[in-house]
Amino acid sequence: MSRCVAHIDLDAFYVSVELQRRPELRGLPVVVAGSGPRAVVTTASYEARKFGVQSATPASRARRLCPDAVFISPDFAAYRETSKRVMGIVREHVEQVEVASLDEAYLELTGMAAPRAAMRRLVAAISESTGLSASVGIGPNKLVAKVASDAEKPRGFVVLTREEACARFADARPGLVPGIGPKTAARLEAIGIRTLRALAAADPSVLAERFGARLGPELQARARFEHDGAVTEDRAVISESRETTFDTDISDPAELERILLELAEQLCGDLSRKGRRGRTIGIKIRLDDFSTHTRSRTVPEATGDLERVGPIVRDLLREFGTPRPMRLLGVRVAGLETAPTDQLALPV
DNA sequence: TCTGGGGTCCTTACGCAA
DNA sequence: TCTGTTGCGTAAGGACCC
Repeated sequence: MSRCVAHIDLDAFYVSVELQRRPELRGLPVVVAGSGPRAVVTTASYEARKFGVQSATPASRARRLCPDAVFISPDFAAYRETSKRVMGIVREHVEQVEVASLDEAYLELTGMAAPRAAMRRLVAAISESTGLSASVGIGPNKLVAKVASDAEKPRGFVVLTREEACARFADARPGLVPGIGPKTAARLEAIGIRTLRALAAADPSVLAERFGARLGPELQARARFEHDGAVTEDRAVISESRETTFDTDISDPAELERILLELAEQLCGDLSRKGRRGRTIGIKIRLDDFSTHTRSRTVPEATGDLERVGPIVRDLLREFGTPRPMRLLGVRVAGLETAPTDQLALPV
């Protein structure tokens, strides 16, 4: 049986949640961004996007591009709450759902009698119950569905076969498809590949030589909209981290250590509340030249305790030293397992 | 005019054991 | 026993996504 997959994506999600609370802002340029000097834009309303403000634009630049925009600090608790409601509605309509982020999900529709009508009903149900609009893409795999949902935002509804997707996006830049970011796009351009058509038709041996035996074929498959990834129910979280970018760079080792331990305290607090522990403890450092460095240590016994994590991250930071002023520090616990509730139950 | 926070996955290198 | 191969765990960096 041929596959049918949908991708549903809530339009300008964070901004839309804010507009529910402040409907008087509808129609105005609205930007959700942090407040510090180094904050970036999380989401911009479509009115603000007309001024060139997009996700990841530095907030300072956004203010210059669009001085009249209303700036709102992100409220992730509210976004998580609304997301839960929406995904609940999605699950009422479809059995097999992969929640990809707060605002998007893949839906396995294979075997369904009238998938388009079902998706129309789903969008209407979300709108009626939450007031939020969504865009939908439907195709023979997750890749086509994802690109289709993006093609006519907001309130898009695009259904494509694989061949139609290839034809429609043949002239688009390779970066249109997920998995090809700025770095890969630049490397493709360096060998004269500027469109999906060119990538789809490129010599496989050249791609394999440039990008490796795995990535080369993978890039070409994506350009042809070939993809066999399954719609998988939610996977377990395997790492958690806390990090912070300073308003101004910090060189004082004592100050850095204090901040690091604060981050460790936050992280360990959250981990223990969730009953989670991990074996790999790490730190992340971003220097003033924007170079990023990580250091980690794997311990025999999974832990989420500050008494164990604190000294390890402190030692990792001391070993790294302070070769230059730092702009960011982070703490991470990876290799997470679910902590046994009963220590005595451990096998001998 | 500089570049957030929280994640996942991949690649490469290296030491060690079978 | 020596050597080479393979596989695994670990570490570090990097690309990418929302």
